[in-house]
Amino acid sequence: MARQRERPTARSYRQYCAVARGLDLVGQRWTLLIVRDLLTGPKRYKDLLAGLPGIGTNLLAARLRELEEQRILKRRVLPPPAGSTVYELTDLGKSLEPVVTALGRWGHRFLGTRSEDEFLSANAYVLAMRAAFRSDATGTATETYELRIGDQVFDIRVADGRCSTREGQPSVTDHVLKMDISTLSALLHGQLLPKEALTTGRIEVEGDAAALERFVKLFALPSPEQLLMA
Amino acid sequence: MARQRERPTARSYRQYCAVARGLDLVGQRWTLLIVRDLLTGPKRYKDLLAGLPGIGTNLLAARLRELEEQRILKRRVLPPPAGSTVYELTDLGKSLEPVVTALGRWGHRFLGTRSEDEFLSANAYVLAMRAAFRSDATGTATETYELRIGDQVFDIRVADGRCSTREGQPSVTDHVLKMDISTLSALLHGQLLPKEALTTGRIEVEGDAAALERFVKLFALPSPEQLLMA
DNA sequence: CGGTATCCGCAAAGATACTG
DNA sequence: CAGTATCTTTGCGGATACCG
Repeated sequence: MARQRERPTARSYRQYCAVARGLDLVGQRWTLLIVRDLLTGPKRYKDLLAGLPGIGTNLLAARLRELEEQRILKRRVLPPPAGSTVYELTDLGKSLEPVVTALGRWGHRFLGTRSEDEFLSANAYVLAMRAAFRSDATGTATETYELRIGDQVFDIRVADGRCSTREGQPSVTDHVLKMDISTLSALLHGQLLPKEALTTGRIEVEGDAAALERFVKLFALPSPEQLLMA
Repeated sequence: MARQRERPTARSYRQYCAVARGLDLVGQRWTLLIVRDLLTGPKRYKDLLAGLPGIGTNLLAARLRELEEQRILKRRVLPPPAGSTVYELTDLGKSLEPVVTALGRWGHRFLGTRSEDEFLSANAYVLAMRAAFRSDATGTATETYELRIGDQVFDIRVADGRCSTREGQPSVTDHVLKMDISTLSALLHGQLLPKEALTTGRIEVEGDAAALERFVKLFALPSPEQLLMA
């Protein structure tokens, strides 16, 4: 069947204002969360769907189509033998990172303690790590980690006071850390000590075990408790 | 009549993620534009309504109530003889400025040329000026302006490489600039030269006429034309 | 002036079934 | 796996009426 029903008028604020224009483009429900997940690297449709519980497949498809029309992301078919199609941010899309991190820094104080039914996203944590990374506190540390969370594999590199992360295409790293997402969460928020995690087997480390301590220091997030009183 | 119909459950993303939490609080339609307008100072209900064409009075009232519950703003009744009630951001609300400006910096590139039916907001421009202000380019300039746009009066001060703006409570300033909002827009985007504006009477200056030139240099915004090719 | 209440039409979001 | 199609529900837009 032919494609029908193009943009019925896409609700706009109709203001000649940069903020309003920004909201016209990325202010709809789910849009910035899709961008958040793509900021950690290209994703397949089903992975986006899995990382955004509640979105509904039709809405995800609609958002992806809009974002592609706006040149914020592009669809790409991977070369054989993979052959799968992935969505990846363009440079324009990547330039949304300051918006997403500003919102994250503001929203962080409302995290509180996690309620049972709240979803944990590995992508969100990797992005938070990138945002939390402070070169001044780390000096000239150089570390490379492969972080495995479920079936996601992130390559994380710290060098010259800078930090890069990306999913997939794993290459050689000094250390490999494998844990589940709730362990990563507890670890970064200071609710679980590295030693504890190691002895209880919640984390598997290949390579230097002390590297886990450094990992936590590099990417520590403010704990919810600290924020409640602030 | 008694107050009824409290929060039917305010749609949440149900993710333990700072970005998602931020969107839960300020991600609804109109919310960030209300914050934008309040970032330039406390406002009365009718001024908010006038600055957000299309919002509809019931929705504005609902948003203000939500934002007050979240401690992002507070209602305040001005002391007599004014007696009017105003809405003003709390410190928490003011801390949203980086979010709004990050979005503005990103959205600015899509401004293009203004279409006839697009609204111009004085609050948005004053906020844009604050965001565009770069201390490095201005050195140790010290200037104070009273900017009059329609019935809004802004007090704008530059000193020590810092810039402050606020609406109302006007005090003594070196210069008074009076113009309409479309003139301010054209001026800041470099589409209208200060000289031109003065000779055609689109701007009234009290005080030093050359101050207008400095004003434009201090707060110049990238023009839409520059951005189209970037 | 500073709102609240209500009603209506429509667009966006949610849920689920289904197909190439 | 990568989406469409379809149906239901909720939220928004716009108008207007009303009240302290």
